Order: sequence, then structure tokens, then C-alpha cells
Amino acid sequence: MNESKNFLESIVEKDLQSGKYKEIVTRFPPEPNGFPHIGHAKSIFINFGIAREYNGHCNLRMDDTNPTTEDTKYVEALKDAVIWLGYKWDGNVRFTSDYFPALYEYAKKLITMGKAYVDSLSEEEIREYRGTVTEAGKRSKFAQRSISENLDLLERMKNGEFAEGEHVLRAKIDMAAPNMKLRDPLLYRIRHAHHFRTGNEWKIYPMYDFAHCLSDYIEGVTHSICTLEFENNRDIYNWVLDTLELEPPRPYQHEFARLNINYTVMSKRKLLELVEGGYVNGWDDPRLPTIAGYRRKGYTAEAILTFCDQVGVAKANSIVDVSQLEFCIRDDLNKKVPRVLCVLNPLKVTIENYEGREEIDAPYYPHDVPKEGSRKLPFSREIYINREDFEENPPKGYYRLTPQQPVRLRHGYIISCKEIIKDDAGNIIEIKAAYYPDSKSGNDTSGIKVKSAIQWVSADSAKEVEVRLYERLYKSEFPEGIEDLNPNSLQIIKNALIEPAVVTEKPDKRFQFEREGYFYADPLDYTDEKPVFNKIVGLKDSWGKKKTEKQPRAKKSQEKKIQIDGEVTPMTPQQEKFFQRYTQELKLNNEVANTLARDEILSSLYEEALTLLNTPVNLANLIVNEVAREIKEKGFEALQFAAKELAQLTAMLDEEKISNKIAKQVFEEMAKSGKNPTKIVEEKGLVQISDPALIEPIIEEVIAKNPDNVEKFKAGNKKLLGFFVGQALKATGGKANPKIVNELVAKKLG
RNA sequence: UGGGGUAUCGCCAAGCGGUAAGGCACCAGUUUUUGGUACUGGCAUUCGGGGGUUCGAAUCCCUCUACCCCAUCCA
Repeated sequence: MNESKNFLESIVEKDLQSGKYKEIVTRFPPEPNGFPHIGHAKSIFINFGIAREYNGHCNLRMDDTNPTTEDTKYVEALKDAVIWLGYKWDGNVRFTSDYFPALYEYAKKLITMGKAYVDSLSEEEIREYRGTVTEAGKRSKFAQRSISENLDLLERMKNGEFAEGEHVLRAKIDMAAPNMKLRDPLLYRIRHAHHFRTGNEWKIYPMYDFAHCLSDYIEGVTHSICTLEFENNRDIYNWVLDTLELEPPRPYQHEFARLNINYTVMSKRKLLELVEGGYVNGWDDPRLPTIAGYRRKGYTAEAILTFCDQVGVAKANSIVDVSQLEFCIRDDLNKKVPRVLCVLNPLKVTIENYEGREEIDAPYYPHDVPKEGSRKLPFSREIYINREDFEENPPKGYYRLTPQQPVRLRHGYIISCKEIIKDDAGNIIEIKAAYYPDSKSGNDTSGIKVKSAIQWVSADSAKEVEVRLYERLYKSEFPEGIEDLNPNSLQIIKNALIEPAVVTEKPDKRFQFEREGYFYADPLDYTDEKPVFNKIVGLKDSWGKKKTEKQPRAKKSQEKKIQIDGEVTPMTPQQEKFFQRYTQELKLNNEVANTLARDEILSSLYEEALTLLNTPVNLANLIVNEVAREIKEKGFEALQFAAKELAQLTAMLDEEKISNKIAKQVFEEMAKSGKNPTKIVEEKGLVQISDPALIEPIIEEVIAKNPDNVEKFKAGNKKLLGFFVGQALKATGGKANPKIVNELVAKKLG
């Protein structure tokens, strides 16, 4: 498990601690209009994971408010995905459509409150009236309708008296809102369509923004977690819940960045295009990032979950490298799966000095995997090895069989090449070899050193199998469309040869084909007569990499990106006047003066404080930095202090009664409680300690407690000075005079 | 162009005024009858840029830049 907390976990912990909620309730709320993919897995992992972590529960809710796109086959797939990933939803599967009656009542309530109206503008008009990002919209004349008329119209909409598009129900919020989503959002539209659950019962269907928040509320959800593109919808979410004056507690929405992986597409539209266009073989094609695809390919749920955990949850749009996912599945399978021998591209080898046959006892697991089990490996005069494991003219660093270099047959004997047989075209078709009888694995007395052991199968007992080799679907790292498809994403080998135990014993469904990768017995097409294996992922291959790479490796551009400074809005004459006064008369630095001059609130506060205390620089710094933050966070009206308190605080600073560090602490307290700063200092005894005699023993102690850091410091790590100062300051509760501490630490450490 | 977000290593990502976590990738080396695994070590003098505040800034303030989302009767 990822040890550091993500921002959602922090929020949940805070809400639990503050008593905002007694129990955490989350929900995974997909629309059943497509097959789930690994992006859903991330959402499932987060929602169910948080519920599990904090002993709450998580609902599975189908957000089925759009009858034209949804289908029950998708709800089954979604349910399967959750179960496969190992989670259990609370109670039954929920459906937004279950709440249609309740939602309808809430809509009537909004109308009654004068907060919603039936609009009869056309679709096009509604769009026009909405305005643009820079221009305010204008409200429909139908917003004037009376409550009773609205109520009547809504009921008749529900009863099917109107055609689609004739009317809609809208929230009455603000047609000039800077957030476009708030410009009287639609709440209901008329749809004469068949819904896969409610049939033809409803003629009106609620929109996402109306249905989602209320469904969350109805289910008692506490944390409504969704992806970043809903950030703008959060305002409506809150508006609906607040306006309806629902009994608390109510849910709050939090957004995280959706999952993206390079060489992969995740959008419903593009996935659909691949399937419908026949570029892949259905929704469970192993090249697809769908849950069904990964499953068919042989991925384990554990690997997917580990991956979700590793990539973390944050708010920055990002694209994760596929190698992270590949690592997860390799890492999982490495410790679970039996190793067997399979020859993908067979080359016949006749061992001329061997007669008869024998069975070699071979363990399924290597020494570093703590699992038991073994099988018999038949060996005979005729065997097959992989074509790539023999080279007539080997490149430098080649470890396998060559005319000069012997090689070990894994679990078996060492062989060496005696003769190369070629066909008329010059292709190698067979190797004549000799084996060393005293080199058998386990009791090798031959003393021959080989550089590698290769996989092989005995010709008389090997089984022919089909192996499907999958590579990334796209050749482009950030694929756009079908033009970026990798033409070689699927290679089918019809006549690979595998050792018999795999088919007869079936020790598992997943295997490592030694030196090749991990493979999975295809759950649909595999039969004992015609076994089929899918490649899950290859092994790491440092040899193959060495061979292919070498030359490209574009050197990264060393120069930093040059950033152009944009234009700064010029000051008004009034601001200019202030600026002049601040810089020249009061000797403030340009930056501080500039900030002050441009901000009316700050400057008036400053001017006022100046009349109480004539310390222009310290006062300006306090206002520009600390007060500005306070105003930014809470607003000017919420300020708990006035110019007088600021002057008092600054005065203490001037007298060096308190240090800057303490001043910040006092300021925070003052901003929170509105207490008088002098009083805070007195009550908490925050007066600065500047006497070296008092500080010195503390420093001694810090030094004594951190011998290794002293070492590091003496070895040249000068950054550690800050560490020691910090520790000493901490020991005094921040009261020690930092300047003095700095000096003393520097002196003591030489 | 208004509003809402986001920027920390090649890719993810912690960090919330006092020593720049961790994972993947990569590079060395050790072990190895899988060119796998495991193990060891190396990988950000610097946090999008520029200023400011502070003894001390990735963290606070100002400002600029880049990218993402919003003008579906989709979710």
C-alpha cells in the first residue's frame, strides 16, 4: 500500500475528526453506456478503497438518466468489474432511476420556492441566450411564469402531453454568472424513449446536475468523488443541495485527475470506434484497456489494483507510462506462476550421441520463489530449440549456442554444435549436436562453463500450441485515431511447441514461458486439442534492449525553456501617485510599493496603520504579505482585526520584543480569534530569547542528539545549518532569536 | 477573451516556513542453470519564470507564462 496519504484521504480524515460525518459513504456512479476500462478501475479503487480504509461503505449506482444511450448489458459488465477487482458494494446495486419519483418531488419544491421554471425556448434559442464566456447571457421571458403555471406545465410534461424539445425545466440561478454552468442550468428534459429499467413510465428525465447531487444525498453519501471535468459543476451541486434546504449532513464533491496511459486511448468514443470498426476483436480484445480486455489477456486484479495505488490520486492532469503497469503485472506474476518451457520459433536439433529417452525431474518454480511443485520433462535424441538461440555468426556478447559456444538445455544437459544443415536457399533447418553425459543438471561433473541455459522441448512429446503475441495497440505515444494504430499489435504463432505437462497436468492457467514472458491460457478459445495462450507481458530483456538501442538516444535539450514575460497592466494615475509616495517618501522597495499601490483595500489599511505607528517598512511588509493572504482566503469583511492591531504587532517587532517568526504566529492567532496581539504575546509568553547563555545549552543538546548530521555537516553539507537552527528553534517553541541561533550554531559546528 | 483548475527528476508522486520521500524508467555492480528475480549503489544544489517577505522559501505575497476544463435538452 502507498504509504503517503493522497488529498482525498486527507479530506476524509479531517471530516471524520471534526465530526462532520460519523461514517464515510462513497459511491461508484458510472453511466451504464459503455464497457468499463482501467480508468473506471481507478475510480473503483478510490471509492471502494476509501470506504474500506475508513470503515465506511461504498455504493454502486448506475447513473441511468439518459434512456437513449444506456443498456442493461453495461450494468452487468460494470458489476463484474467491481467484483473482479475484489470489492463489495453496500446493499443492492442502486439506480438513479429508482429515485425518479423523489427527484420529481424535489423539482416541484424548487418551483414552489421560485427557484425553477419551465422554459419553452427552442434548443437553439437556449444556446443563444446562454451568452458566451465573455458575455453575459439573458434570461428567457418564460422565467416570468407563475409557480402554479410552472407546476402545471411540469406535470403535463411528465404526463407526456408535449413533444420532445417543447419545454424544459430550468433552475433560476444567474444568466450572467461567470461560471457558464450556472446560467440557469436545465433540470429536466422531455424524452419519449424507452428506458431499460423504467420502460415507458417517464416522459421526462432529470439531467446529471440535478440528479447526481440529490442521488448522493438520498443515499447518504458523504464524499462524492468524481473527475476533474466536473469542477465547474460543483457550484450547481452545492446550489441544488443548499437551495432545497435539506436536512444535514449532506455530501460534498471532490475532484481528481482521471487516468491516462501512453500508447493507450481511454475515451468511450475511441474505444467504440476500435470495436465497431473491427480494428480489434470485440470489447475483450487483449489489446484494449477495458477491464474485459485485461482479464482476457491474463492480467490479475491484484496487478491492476497495485497499479492504481502506485500512480496515486492527485489533481494534476498526467499521463502514466505503460511500463508502470507492465511492472505491476510482472511483479505479481513473478511470485505466483509456474515456469515452463515453450519454443515459439522451433529449430530442430539432433543430438547424435544420444540414444533412447529419459524424463528429467524439473521444479516448476525457481529457487527464489517459495512454492513447491515439479514435473517430468521428457528428453530424447530429437529436440527443438528457439531459432534465436542459435547464431552461426554471433554478435559480440552473445551467450547462446554457436558453432564455438556450448549451451545448457535448461534443467538438462549441455550441448555443443557439431554441424549446421541448410536448405538450398541457405536457411538453417537443423543443427547436429552432441551432448555431454556428465553435464546433467543437478549433478554436473563435466566442468564445462556455459553462459546461458535455453528452453527446449523434446520432439516426440512436445505439444503444438497457438500463441498470440500482443504488443501495444498504438505506435504513437499519444494516439489520436486509427491512423496511429500499430500494424503489428497482434502476431499469431500457430505452431509453437510446449512441454507436455502444461497441457496434461495444467498446474495453473498462467505461466512463465522461461526467457519469453508470462502467458495465459485463453479462457474462451483454449481446448486440450488446440491449446491457445495469450501473452500477458514479456520479461524484462536487457539483451534485446542492448542489441536494438545503442544509437538513437536523443540528448535532452539542455537549455531551459525561455519564458516570455507578459505585459503588466499599467497603473492608473491614482495608483501611480501612491507608488511614488511609497517608494520615495516612505522608502518602500518597488515590489512592496507596487503591490500596495495597486490594491485599494491594502493601501487604505496601510495608510490608516501609518497614522498610528510610524514604521513604514515593517508595516508594509506585514500588510502586503500576511494581511493580503488573510484577505485572499477569507475576504476583507471577515477580517478579525483592524489597523490598530497591526500597528501594535509591528511595534513589538520594532522593539525586537518578538521575532519575525513569532510575529507570524501571533498574527495567525490574531486573525483567527481577533485577540489583541500584545495580549497574545503576554498570555503565551512569546517574548524573544536573545541571551546566548540561554540558547547555547539548547544548541549543545541538539548537536548531541544528531551526531550523524553533525558528521554530514562537517563533510560539507552546509544545508544542514538550517536543520540545526530549525531544531533549536523548535526546542524553544520558536522563541529563540533566530539570528543569534544561527550565529551560535555556525560557531559551534566550526 | 470571463470563470474554474494544474505546474516538484524522462513518467507518476510526497511535501503545507527548517536535511527535496517513494515507485516506474534508466545506468553501474553482486548473485543466478531464465540476458528473469533478488540485492547493492547511482540518478532534482533545486521545485514553470521573475521579483518580494524572512536568519531561513518548493511551501507565504506580487507578477508573468504554459497546459487542462466550461457556451450538449450527454454524463
